[in-house]
Amino acid sequence: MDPHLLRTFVAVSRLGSFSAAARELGYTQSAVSQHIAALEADLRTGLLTRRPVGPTPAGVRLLEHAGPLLLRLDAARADVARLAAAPPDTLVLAASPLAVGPRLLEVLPAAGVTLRVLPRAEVPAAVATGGCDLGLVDGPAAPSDPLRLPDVAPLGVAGVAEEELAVLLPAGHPFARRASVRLEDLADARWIDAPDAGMPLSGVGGALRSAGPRPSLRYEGTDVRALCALAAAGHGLVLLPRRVAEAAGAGVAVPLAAPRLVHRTELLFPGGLTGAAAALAAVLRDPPGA
Amino acid sequence: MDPHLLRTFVAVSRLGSFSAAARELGYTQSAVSQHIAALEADLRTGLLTRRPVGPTPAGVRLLEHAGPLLLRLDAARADVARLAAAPPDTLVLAASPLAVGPRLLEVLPAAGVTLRVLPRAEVPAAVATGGCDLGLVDGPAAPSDPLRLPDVAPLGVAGVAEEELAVLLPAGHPFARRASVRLEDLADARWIDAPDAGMPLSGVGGALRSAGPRPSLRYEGTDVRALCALAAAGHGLVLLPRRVAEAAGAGVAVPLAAPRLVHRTELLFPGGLTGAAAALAAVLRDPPGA
DNA sequence: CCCGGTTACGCTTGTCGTAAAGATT
DNA sequence: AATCTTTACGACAAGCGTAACCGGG
Repeated sequence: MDPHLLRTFVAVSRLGSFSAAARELGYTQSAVSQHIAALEADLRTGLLTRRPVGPTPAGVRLLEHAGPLLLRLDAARADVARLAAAPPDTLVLAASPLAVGPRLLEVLPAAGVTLRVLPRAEVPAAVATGGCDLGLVDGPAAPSDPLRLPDVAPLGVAGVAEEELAVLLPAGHPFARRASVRLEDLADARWIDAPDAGMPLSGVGGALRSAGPRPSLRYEGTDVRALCALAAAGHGLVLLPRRVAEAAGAGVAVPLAAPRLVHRTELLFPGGLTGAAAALAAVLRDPPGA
Repeated sequence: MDPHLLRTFVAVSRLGSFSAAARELGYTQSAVSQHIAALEADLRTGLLTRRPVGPTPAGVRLLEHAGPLLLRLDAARADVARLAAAPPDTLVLAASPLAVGPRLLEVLPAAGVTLRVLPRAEVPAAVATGGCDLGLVDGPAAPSDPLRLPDVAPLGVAGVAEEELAVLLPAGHPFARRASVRLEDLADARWIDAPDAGMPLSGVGGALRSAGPRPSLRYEGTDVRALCALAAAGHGLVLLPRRVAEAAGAGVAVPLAAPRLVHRTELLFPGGLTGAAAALAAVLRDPPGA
């Protein structure tokens, strides 16, 4: 189970072709074939069907492990490298779309900062593997509870802000004139699932008895404005931080009364924080909003 | 960053000796020396001090990654192996001490079941790496919230039971006659930290504003009776499931009123569940206590 | 001087590329 | 017939063990 073999395996699985994987990895076709053969011999199981090329059940199972594994491996390498490396001169800050809030915009105007907006799930990985120096992630959580983040690496975590949640309804919606709504009252409604840009519905469901709101439309992308437009146009409901929902321009924002959830933003930072990164982190982290 | 090199590195770090690690791993001293040299060359950093042998700061950082990494690697191997292997004839069930509750004892009298009580943190690893077929873990959580478990591998999770919490006080304690207590009232008290046997205090602290109760005495071991005896003798307070605290025989159990936490038990099971394991899992998982 | 880690060297094994063969659409 | 994977084989590098070396208590 050499990491190289694993890397080849995921490349072949993703591309559906030995030769394409070989091109991508800078090997010959032959080497790729040998890698897969070695893996299959090691695990004593077929991992790929040939012609067409695709993972077998065992291969699917292995793929589920391979991703996190290779990620952690990169994270480990990046982490020790950071210890020796000089503090970066230009900071790269990774943030999920809704983590870009007023607090960040206030602090940002520092020289040499790059803001990189990523899908929520990729932010921890980006920080862990050294692609970014700091990360800001957001998500739903019980008040003053930490977010449930995938632990790709031992990262430092600090709460940055917590904000009320609201549902963005189209103007004519029966609940649009209410002062607040309960999620269970909207359980049968159509929701837009936007795990990258909006709040992940699956996380919200964990707090409810049921499996959470059922999505009707899925939006992949990181543009919050487009998401708001969809919701205002009546394609489905969206859960957003209250200020964002109210600033949407169209649609009606109704605060969420139950379950007791907040929109929480957290700062992620790698172990050995030095220089400008440490300074920015200190400014961001100190007052965790009530 | 070959896993073999990593394995050698953690062995050397743990044993504090190249030769001892060589004996343990079945290599020669020389090979171990070469392994470490290769790792240090690869990462371009010293990882170990020699004479005495111990990890450098970079080595410490790498060690934090190496453990989970090697664990995941074993988990991956075990997971695909389980797909091909025949369903086990004798089930091995891993459980943290407080996960052994009435529900389990009711169901257990099946033929060929081994119950293995492990420290809480080791249960997920035992299930993931195939040492055990099923796992039962417990911990504090907000009502109907899943536990925060380290994700060593993609394991199946199912809620099994939730129970009230209580503080076990010595007989003469000022709060001993109360009907219920709030944790913040006891914030200044002396607590026993028993992460293996009792409830992990750090997890409880996450729900509070402060860093959680400060431990005074630390108990390492998995014997709940001994822990209760310590608490009853006045060495510190202990947080326990209410039934356990009440059955302690000595001391006084006072239910916890705030924060709203419950003692939650969850079943862990690997992906391809077959045969007797699937049957037992089905019996255990179906009615998640309110 | 002894214990323990490092270095040198030879052998074995593994890994890659080239090229020919085999299989599938 | 064309495309893509597998197999054969030779060159090269990597990994391990034996043994000599070296540095600190």
